[in-house]
Amino acid sequence: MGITIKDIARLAGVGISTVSRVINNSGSVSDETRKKVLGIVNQYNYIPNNSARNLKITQSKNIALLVKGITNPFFNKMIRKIEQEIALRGYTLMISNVNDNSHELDIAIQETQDNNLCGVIIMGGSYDCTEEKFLQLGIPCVLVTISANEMVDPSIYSSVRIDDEKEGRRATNYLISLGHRRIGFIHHTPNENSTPNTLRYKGYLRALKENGIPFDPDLVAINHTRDDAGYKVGFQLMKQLYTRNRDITAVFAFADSLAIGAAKAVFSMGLSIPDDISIVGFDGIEMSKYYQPSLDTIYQPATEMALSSVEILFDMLQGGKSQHIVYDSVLLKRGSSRRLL
Amino acid sequence: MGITIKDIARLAGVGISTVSRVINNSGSVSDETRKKVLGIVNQYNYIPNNSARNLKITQSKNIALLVKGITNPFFNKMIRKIEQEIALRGYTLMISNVNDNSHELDIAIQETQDNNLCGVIIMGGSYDCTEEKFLQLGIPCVLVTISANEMVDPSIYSSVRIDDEKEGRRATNYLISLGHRRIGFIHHTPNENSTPNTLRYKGYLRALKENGIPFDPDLVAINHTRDDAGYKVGFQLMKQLYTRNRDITAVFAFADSLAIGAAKAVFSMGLSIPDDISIVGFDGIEMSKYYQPSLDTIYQPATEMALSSVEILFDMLQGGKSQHIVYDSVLLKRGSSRRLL
DNA sequence: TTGTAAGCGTTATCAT
DNA sequence: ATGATAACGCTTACAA
Repeated sequence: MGITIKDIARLAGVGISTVSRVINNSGSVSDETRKKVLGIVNQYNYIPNNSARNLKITQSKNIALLVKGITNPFFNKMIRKIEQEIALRGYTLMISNVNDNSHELDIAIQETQDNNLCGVIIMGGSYDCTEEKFLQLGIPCVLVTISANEMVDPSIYSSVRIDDEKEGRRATNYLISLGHRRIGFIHHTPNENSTPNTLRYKGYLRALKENGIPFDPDLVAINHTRDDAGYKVGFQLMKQLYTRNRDITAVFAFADSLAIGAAKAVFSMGLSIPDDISIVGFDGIEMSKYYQPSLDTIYQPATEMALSSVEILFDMLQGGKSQHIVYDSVLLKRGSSRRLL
Repeated sequence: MGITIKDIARLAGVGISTVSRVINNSGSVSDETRKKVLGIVNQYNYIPNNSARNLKITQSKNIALLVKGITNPFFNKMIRKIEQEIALRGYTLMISNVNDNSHELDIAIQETQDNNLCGVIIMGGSYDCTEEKFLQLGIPCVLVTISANEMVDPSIYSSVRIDDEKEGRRATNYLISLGHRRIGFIHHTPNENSTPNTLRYKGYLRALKENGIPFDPDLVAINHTRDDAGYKVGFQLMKQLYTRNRDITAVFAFADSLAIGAAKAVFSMGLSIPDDISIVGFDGIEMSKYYQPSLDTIYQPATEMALSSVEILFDMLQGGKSQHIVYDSVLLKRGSSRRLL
């Protein structure tokens, strides 16, 4: 361990609590002693120990952002926005990744204790949040992108998301309206109880049904690897899909990253987009715009969602009730789908 | 605060230290009491407070990975690899983002104290690491992707990187060898003293010189915004470049993300790649492969670099000397450049 | 095998 | 305005 508050007090010839007052700008301390203490602090590069501080402090201004899969490009913009907004309000944000083996609420509970958090934002993750865990967490919590299942009392947490089923239906309907009937669906991990995944698939099925298009399981490509929803998975699934269905004319992908992988697969088979295969993605990540061709996609208002989540959190921090906001998405038509003649 | 070790001890009818022994698997404790304690622990969902633990503990197994710009896609693979390797060795990894306003070494020093770290890996960042800071840090530190400047005694830190100047030269030479003479360079932030940026540019200049191609400042596009090296910046810079130089036939971009943005700009102007403009990127991010056309790029052996950094860190942890490894990159020719007739 | 007690570096409550 | 001193929740001798 380095230099402590005790050392500073000794070196400055003052009491420990005076040093504490100086570095926290609390209580009153004469200009003279303040200057003296600050001098020693700088000279010795003293840095207060947050572990010790967290142990004592009652009300902190620490907020955690837990991201399930921090490398997911869709989260990028949101993370940056949340970072800004939290800083703006004078709070400290601690961003952590939640890996595949951990449950986001467990991490939240742990970090709350460790870092004396006053609030948590959870981005991504799974459906299986229990009421018990929320209660154990004990601090305001906002879920972004997902919501807990119906068993959980909605008043003990907040959420900001889109209507995944509706948007999945919208994407599929778009392709149907263009005349497509053989429409593939590229799935991420169907067996997991992840809200967005199941719901978008449901939307796909519903659109087919409503339009009297028979469901064909061969048109659904499922990722059985442990890889996350990346380009590679999209690539492989599209190859499978095309091999199984030579008559396929369109694909709706669960996420833009899968859509991009799928698009590359189409090119690699010597076909073109949208002439041979139409593709619609989901999320509206930056890359979907810069890809060639730019991808049609269901755009999630990421910046607004991020802002909302922060606003709701601060509202709860001030004693406000929990809120559940469902945003509308926008179908961006940018040229990766074509009308079937 | 929730339930503490004291509560558990009381509820289990044992001493505090016994509980501590049980949850840490240290010392000896009878099977009977262990079972009893564990029962209470589970029943009450007791979670030890790491702040308190860190305050006491002398030797921890905590390692921090500080990433300068965690949303940089080039870091993705490395982060995942480091995560795996650290877990494999039974240590705890804490990943943190270092934002633009903070210096990575300051964060490292702070976190070392707060979380009782035993080692740090720093990914990305700037050139201006002072010897003083390294000394203050006081624990083994590996820089990945960059190295400190020459003023710093190389024995007080380790580094894993590539030879950015050499590779910048290689990329440029490749384009020259294909017959290009009007070669643009898309820069990130030239004024900052970031090792890779300056060095790749140096390599570009050197290649031109060695081949007797006059340097034309109009062919260098510089990002003056505060945005990071993303698609958008690449897009804008390419537009500028082409507007200023109608005779440009090739572009070397500082990073793949810039290259992709540049590629999209080329398409948006109704031109094609590589027929009208050849493009070479840098890094070898996953997307460079899935883009259409796949991008020629200088591929950095990310996985190997990540592995090396962990190995070096653990070697230092066991008292080994510091090491500085410079990896070779590979020029991937995938079709985004063509021979000029 | 188990419990007691002394810290770890802070902040907060008191006196002074 | 300032300085002792008691926590905060834990680990770790040391005693029993």
